[in-house]
Amino acid sequence: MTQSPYLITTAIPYANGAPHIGHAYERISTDVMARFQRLEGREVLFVTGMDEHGQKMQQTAARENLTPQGLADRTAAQFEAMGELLNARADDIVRTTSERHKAAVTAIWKRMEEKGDIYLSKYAGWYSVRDEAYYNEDETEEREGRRFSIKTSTLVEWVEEESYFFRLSAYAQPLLDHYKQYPDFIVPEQYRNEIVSFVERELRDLSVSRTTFDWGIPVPGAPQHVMYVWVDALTNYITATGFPDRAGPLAKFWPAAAHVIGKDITRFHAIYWPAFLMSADLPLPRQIVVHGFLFNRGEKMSKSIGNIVSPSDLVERYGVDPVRYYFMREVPYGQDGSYSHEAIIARMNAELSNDLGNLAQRSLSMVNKNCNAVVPAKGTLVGADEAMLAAADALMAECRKQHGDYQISKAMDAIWRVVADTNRYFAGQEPWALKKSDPARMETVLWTTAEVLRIIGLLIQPYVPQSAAKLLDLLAVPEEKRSFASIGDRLVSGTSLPTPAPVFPRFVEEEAKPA
RNA sequence: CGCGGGAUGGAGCAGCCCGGUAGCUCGUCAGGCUCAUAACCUGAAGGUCGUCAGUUCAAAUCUGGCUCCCGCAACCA
Repeated sequence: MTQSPYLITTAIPYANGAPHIGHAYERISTDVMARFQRLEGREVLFVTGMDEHGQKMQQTAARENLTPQGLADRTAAQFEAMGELLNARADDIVRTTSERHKAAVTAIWKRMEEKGDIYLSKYAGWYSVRDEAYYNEDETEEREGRRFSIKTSTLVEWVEEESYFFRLSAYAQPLLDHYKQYPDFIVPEQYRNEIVSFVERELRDLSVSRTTFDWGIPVPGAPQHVMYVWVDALTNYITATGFPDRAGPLAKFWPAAAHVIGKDITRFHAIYWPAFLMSADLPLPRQIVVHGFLFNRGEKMSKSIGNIVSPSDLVERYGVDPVRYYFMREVPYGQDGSYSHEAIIARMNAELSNDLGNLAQRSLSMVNKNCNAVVPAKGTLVGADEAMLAAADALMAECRKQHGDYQISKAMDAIWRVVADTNRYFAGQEPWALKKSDPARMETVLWTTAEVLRIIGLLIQPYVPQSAAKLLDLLAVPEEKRSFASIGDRLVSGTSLPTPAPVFPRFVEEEAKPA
């Protein structure tokens, strides 16, 4: 297996607003992928960032009596807190107002300019002051001699603004060639198909500067222009590697292994960003990994429905690991999913507490009571034991395969199938009956069960890091034996074990608790 | 004809690409076990796979039409 450096990123949230469930979902997903690769022994750089420029920042800040930078600082602190709360801390947070980032963006711009891909022209279109957006001719209509946006019914006016353009049209073919050469450049496939058909249709040159506001990175040599947000924001990914210094200690992380993004910004990542990089003669990221959205009971979150739930609300109520578990397990990666109180409880109680937690408890408490609190004697394995171990041993390969495709929920599926198998195995072997009839055999069954728990404990580390650590503690697995490289090491009989304690507490409804 | 996703037992989903006894989780009902976090195991009930037509010996699975739901449509993960 190749052990090349692995850079993985989340999209950079806009500093205009506080973190919501979607940000949490993306952060957790990315963290899980990063942890998996770390456990594989890979050198990982996990990067997130903060998009702090733009007109909206100026407006929001003004409304709240803050400077744009003050607003950015406040939001950045909220996101940092979210990372801690979710146990999904990034190695680096690239803020677009930082000096190192300005240097990187300026360098990228100059490279594109030298390539001849930047030219000055006029950006013209129907502009709605209310919506702060331009509309195409066919998105507007005449009503009583005046022109309106069809979508929002706001008045539009013809505006011409001087702007620098990026020659995106020149990259349609190179992009299509790239998609063809690397079929998994955009995953899952459905998003790839969307992008390919979009690029095949038409790629127009892109307006990449604005003169209507100044909260941004100035265009080199034309300080009355600030750069278009995506030139600025997307570049943060390479800023993290020390660019434009391409010989620094982190330079080896470029190109990134994966940009994890929400489906709404696929276009920017799968079209603009690669085109910018091609223009700048820089290598392209290996994969754009697209995830769906999480809805509250199937409804999009909105202030009017009043179903806003913050990440911290969830963590406070259920705990970090159950939230991480639920998000990763419930939704097949790439698809939309939904969450609800009932669904979270159902999964955390049934799968974490009952299936896995209770399996550990029932087996380890027998070990504690009947085996002098040490790892039981392995004894002679029979067919059922071998089959049980084989099922557990097969998980590593399965998880590698699924993680390779970013199918996290499928990896978890496989693990929890083995958890169910183990409960069946345990019930079938009836070690509590063997206690009297055949104590040696009982020890073998308990050893096998404990060994399977060790394998599972190692494999669930990316999803529920704290709980996995607890489980591995109960099995006295030393710190240095917790990477995937140690997955084949068996539990050593005779090792003393701590008194078992529940790893995954059940969620009990407040109302159901005795008064 | 803007683009895309979806419609499968009470709920949520898989299967559809490569047609051939409809599968999983939760829930419900009945048993078992007593090691365990009232947890675990076994079994049962429950679906003419949105609709119409076509291809075929055979369609949830292929083709075409229709209905309904949901996203996106160039700065909301």
